[in-house]
Amino acid sequence: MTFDEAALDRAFLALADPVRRSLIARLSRGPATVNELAEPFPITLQAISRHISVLEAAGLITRTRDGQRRPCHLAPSALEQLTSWIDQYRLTTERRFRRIDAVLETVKEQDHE
Amino acid sequence: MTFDEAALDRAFLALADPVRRSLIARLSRGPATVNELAEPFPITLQAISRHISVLEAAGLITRTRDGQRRPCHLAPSALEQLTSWIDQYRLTTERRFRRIDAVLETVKEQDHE
DNA sequence: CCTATATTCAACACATCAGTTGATCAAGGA
DNA sequence: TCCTTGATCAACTGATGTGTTGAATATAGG
Repeated sequence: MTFDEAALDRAFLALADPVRRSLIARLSRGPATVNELAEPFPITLQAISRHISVLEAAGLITRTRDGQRRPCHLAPSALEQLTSWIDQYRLTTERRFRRIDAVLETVKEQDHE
Repeated sequence: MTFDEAALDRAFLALADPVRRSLIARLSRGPATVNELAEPFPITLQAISRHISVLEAAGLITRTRDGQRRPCHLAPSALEQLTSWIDQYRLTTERRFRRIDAVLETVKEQDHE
């Protein structure tokens, strides 16, 4: 999946919730079913089920079928696209900062002459 | 700023809006005032002002003072912390995938014997 | 001083989100 | 077939987000 603007909306919104981030942390250690994912949380299974739907709609997880279970798997390529989006602006800014630092350094050297 | 759970909420929520992501893209090329940032958008200056507040509260930008203007500056260190958060889980998952691939490879070799 | 400019605050409407409860569906096992 | 288990759907509530308009604040400049 390549992220258009709406997909970026869904992906970042999906990460903007502590329960969903915690689900991602759990899934990074391996696949898990809805029941397994819900177990540590004090909220209803239905609420977790909806959180999982949000993560899936955002492309951050995929789901398979195992009988009546629907195991969830983290999708690292989606996470990679998010870091790429962020890094493109972070790196641009950092390069600009370094250029400014270089200019300031040059000015300082000229003052010393 | 180090990101606790609430700060991650604010930061990812701040990124979950196309207007705010566009503001970040603009600010990656250099600082800008509220009026300058608002100019390309078809919404009111007040709406942009609030978007900027959201970005600032999320720690993604900082603001200085220049007379009556309040220039905004992108904060690359905050962006870096977000990519770090994402990468910790992406890398864990990718390592796990590689281990599984290695096991499958071993099994295939044994089949060939 | 007085006015224009840059920005923010306040109050409101509307949409979306996160949680609940209760019902429903689908697959497995006795 | 009947019952249990895993998961989802539907409807509702309260909280939060995003936009608007109108008023207010603060600094610059004649």
